[in-house]
Amino acid sequence: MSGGLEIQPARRRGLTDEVAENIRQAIFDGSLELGERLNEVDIADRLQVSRGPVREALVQLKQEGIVTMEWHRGAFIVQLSADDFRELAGLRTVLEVFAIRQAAAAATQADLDNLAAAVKALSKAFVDQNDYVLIQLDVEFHDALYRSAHHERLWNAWSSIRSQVLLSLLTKRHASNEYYRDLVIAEHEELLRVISSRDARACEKAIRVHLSDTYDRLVSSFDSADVPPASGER
Amino acid sequence: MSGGLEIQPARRRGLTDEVAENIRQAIFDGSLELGERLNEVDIADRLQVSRGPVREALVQLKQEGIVTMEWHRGAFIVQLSADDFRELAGLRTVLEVFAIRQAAAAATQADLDNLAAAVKALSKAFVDQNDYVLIQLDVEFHDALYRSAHHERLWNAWSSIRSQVLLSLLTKRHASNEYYRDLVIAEHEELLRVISSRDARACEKAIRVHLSDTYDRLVSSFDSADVPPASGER
DNA sequence: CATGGTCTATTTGTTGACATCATGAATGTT
DNA sequence: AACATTCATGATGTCAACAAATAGACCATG
Repeated sequence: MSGGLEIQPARRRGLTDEVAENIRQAIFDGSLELGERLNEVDIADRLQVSRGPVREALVQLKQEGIVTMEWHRGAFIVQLSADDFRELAGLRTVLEVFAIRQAAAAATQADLDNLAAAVKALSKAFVDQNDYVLIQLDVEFHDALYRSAHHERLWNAWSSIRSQVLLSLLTKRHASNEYYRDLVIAEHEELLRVISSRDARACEKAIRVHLSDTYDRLVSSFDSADVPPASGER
Repeated sequence: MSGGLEIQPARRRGLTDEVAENIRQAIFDGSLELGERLNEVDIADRLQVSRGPVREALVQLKQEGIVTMEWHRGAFIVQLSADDFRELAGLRTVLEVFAIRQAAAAATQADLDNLAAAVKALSKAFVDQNDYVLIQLDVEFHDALYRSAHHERLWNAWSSIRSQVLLSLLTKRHASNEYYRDLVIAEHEELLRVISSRDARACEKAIRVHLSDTYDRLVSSFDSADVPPASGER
């Protein structure tokens, strides 16, 4: 009875996590405006819970960097500036270089399988899914990468910027359009390849290239326009 | 009226921060046993507050990695293992190399003054203070270093391991005795020097040496004994 | 008209009580 | 005696009401 069960510890979650997940999704899919104030009783009523879990959920989201909280003024959804983008790119690069080196050294076969599955999901969705889904799958590949490093505190550090990274990619998705069409699949396949080869040097190089390709376009998108070149924005 | 006021935003703190600070100090100074369970009503009664702020404070401490929380089982003070030490050393090195490079590039004169003040405080305390104070001042120097990087998210990442680093140094202080006597002052002075010189390469080298000197001794202290070589441990 | 002060409405911060769950002692069974 | 089951205990999770504080409207005054 010891073989391959692979269950997670059946973690029971309280309302706090439930509420946090709801708010998070609402931010990502645009139901909540950027910069908007989050009213505690409003959220509590809407989700049919009391304010306690809502408050704790907001604290959690604050730790993830997608809301800010001020004394007696409440919680606000962040609006990421160009400087924020640069900070995210810089810190993420540092973390991910470390992660991929650890992964190259410590990844198990199961880890490699997960990474391969993530790449496959990405290329499968590539043909008929919209950018929103693609970006989520992209980030999920990097989740698998961090997990392959088997480093709890590194994972926590990634968790504390993950939502911001996702939010930044989603809000600037118009700027990564061509990138996704041209390079995403190939680059992730390359990452999987170099990790499998366990060549730390090649890993570092590959991840730097990948992150540069991701972010150079994004930060420069601040120069040209702060909003999509789109038509009518209400 | 625009010149040099330099006030911090007069931040008002609630009971949550107050409680968190209390518990944190109690952990650091040994009033609370490692691994001990933290009873919410107990703490609330002792500090004359209700359980609300206590719960939020525990969540905060959980984010700092010095307590763990389990569903319906409560909060426990962490006990850092040898693997935890290795994780902390590895991640801290990555963050701090990044920090010192940013600091070398972006530190203002005020930053350098703060760093110098931190070194001075350390060497001043060196003659007549105990290890407990010395270690705190050591960490405060590194606070100043991270602040000099002017990188909000890097600071947050450091914050999320800072308490664990402090706790690990305090609990293993017997292993760093000779180190403090011999090297601490000189190495911190060296760090200040290379930052002032703004030589990124020299900075990286200096911080790697410093962290190696700090941690090599600590992780090896696990091999010899899990507890101080002391006499009767209850 | 601009400036400053007061006041009220709304929101957050905090509290104490109730509901739910985990633990372990006591009991019953094999 | 060993093991499974039941149940009491004490803790955490959640809730609804109260206290404190901010922001904006309103008014007075120069």
